[in-house]
Amino acid sequence: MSKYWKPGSERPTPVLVDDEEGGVLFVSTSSSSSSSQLERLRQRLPVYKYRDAILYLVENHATTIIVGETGSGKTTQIPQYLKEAGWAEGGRVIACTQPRRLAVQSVASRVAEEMGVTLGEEVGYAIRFEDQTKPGLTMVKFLTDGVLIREMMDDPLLTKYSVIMVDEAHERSLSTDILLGLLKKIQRRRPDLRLIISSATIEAKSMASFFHTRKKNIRNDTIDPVPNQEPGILSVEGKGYTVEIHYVEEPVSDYLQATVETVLSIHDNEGPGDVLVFLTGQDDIEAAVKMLTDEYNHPRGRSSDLLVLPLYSGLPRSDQDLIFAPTPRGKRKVVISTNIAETSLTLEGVVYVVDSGFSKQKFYNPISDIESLVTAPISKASARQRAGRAGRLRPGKCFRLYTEEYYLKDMPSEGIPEMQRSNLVSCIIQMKALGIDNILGFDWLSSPSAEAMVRALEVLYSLGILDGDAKLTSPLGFQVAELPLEPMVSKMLLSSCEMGCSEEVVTIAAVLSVQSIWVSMRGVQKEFDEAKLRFAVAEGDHVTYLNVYKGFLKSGKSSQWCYRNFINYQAMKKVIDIREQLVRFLKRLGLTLKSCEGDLKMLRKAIISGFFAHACQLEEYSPNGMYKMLRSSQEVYIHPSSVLFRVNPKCVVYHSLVLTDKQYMRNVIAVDPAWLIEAAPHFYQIRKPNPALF
DNA sequence: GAGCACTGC
Repeated sequence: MSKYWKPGSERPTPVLVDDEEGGVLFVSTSSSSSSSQLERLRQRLPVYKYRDAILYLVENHATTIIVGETGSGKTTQIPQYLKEAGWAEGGRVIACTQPRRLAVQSVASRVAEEMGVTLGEEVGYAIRFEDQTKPGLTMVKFLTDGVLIREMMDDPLLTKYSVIMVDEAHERSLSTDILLGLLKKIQRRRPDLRLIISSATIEAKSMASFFHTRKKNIRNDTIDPVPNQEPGILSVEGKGYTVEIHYVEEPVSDYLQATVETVLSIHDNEGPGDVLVFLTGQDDIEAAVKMLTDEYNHPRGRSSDLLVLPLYSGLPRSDQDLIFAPTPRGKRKVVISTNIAETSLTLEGVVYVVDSGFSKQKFYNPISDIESLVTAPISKASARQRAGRAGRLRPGKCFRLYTEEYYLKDMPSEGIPEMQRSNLVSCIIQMKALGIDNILGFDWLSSPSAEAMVRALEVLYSLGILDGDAKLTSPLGFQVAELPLEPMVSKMLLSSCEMGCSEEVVTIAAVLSVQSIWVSMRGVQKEFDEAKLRFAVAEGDHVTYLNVYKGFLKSGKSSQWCYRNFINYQAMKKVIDIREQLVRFLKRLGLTLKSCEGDLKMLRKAIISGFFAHACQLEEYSPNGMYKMLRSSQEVYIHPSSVLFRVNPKCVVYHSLVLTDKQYMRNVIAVDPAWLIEAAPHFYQIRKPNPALF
């Protein structure tokens, strides 16, 4: 029989908890407990309710780690328990982070509803462009991890929060990793602060050992009792329906063909239920959709009652919404998706999952300073997450297009954290702004390579954002840290304020912050190119964007106008939002907006002040438009999407590189080499390595 | 004449 903890009485430790839905929750105060130890405890100890276990752990442990396979939905109740138990009294706030904006909004509104309060009052949320909180009134606040990091710049110890819960920590996003490192640091100065980390079982051990500090040097004169420094672990397993896993017997040579065959076989042999297929990208997805649709048109018409839909982030919003429409009677929905359906979008009616075993992943080479996107095998954690998508409605099946032997022996158990696959300039500048001087010695959850850190420090030094002691320069370094942009874009924007063209450059900065303002349309390439020519100018893409922006404003921000001109309306709305936010930032920094009134030379000089390191020169007599980077002599080409494609000016500066079969420069402007030396003499003439950076 | 996994400030 379940026992309930009564306030005021002492709770035993360790505790074992019964899930009201019939599953069993284990609580262990030791990260090393094995499941057999837990099983023995379970027989000996009283059983407690979930709520009591949470409160027990939060009261007694500095850090609580909640593990379980993801999507248990168990974490949304926690802020309510904490609030009822008095953790939000006296102006204190309970914070809960999520890695995605949409998740913040949906969890916040669900919790507000469950608590019977108006969203934006006792329960609120904060994401970029949207602050739905009332200071003094909001007791439970949901926010993205990135917003919480920004808040630390004004309040490094996050003093207004009593408890900080970090959800989906197993995803190991860049911001989550930075946040966890910073929170561990804050804990030493704030014994009253409680952390709750929610993670998938597979990451439990690394999370627990990261937060396990044996440090006894917390001052004894603190008034607050010092909580147990060993993390308490609560395991919440057993939610969701079982998913039967099927493997192929032999490795498949063509996973597109195998995908199509598997979908058709499911359709022929399995009961009703939608199918979700995981492929790597737009190309594969469109090919698979076509193959299944051709099958549909085939005289034998095996798939005539299949509704095949593609899903990827670049798809226009209206097409994305199709996947949520109810499946017509007698039809079976087949959604062919990228990783977007692994975490960001949830399809409720899915009973069958087909997992190709691959996804596109970002990698970073600190030597060449280039990020690339490559198709690579997924991890076991990812494979489990994909399979789990089949068990939300009722028991489901997952068909893996790889062998069981491969899964067991060769598939890596966890993916490489984003921190170790990224360019670190933004990360480093945020840490510097928070006063963390020793970046190389920082206590990271997973340390990035020394090469990557040194490379980031070098880039920031060359931009004048860090000085010779690797400290933020004033005012430039501090201003760059304030701006929510890539540091090179920030530098460009701040320089433009001095050069009298900030009105234009703030628009360019906003456009460079969104994926692409063009609509990708295959099959209507000619019309698309013609539309683009209406805006194109010889100076390059950045100046072309100014024309698009002007046209969009002149049309009254019309979606019809965008449609006619092959421009992505959603992206343009985002450009407007970002531009407004940047203007507010600039005003707060005391900088003025000024137009250069068509002085495109000045405009390009401002761009160079941020991007001088991305300068390339056309190889003489090169028949195919080959460029070489001035600094590293790497071979690069102008991307066919650029307005300067085939124009091939002698000297160009690019915004970013995309690596496919060639290295392509995206967003390119033509420049005069003399401007480069003028803007960055330290970079192109005197090349002296700075010993303080090493 | 080729291509853009996914987030976030």
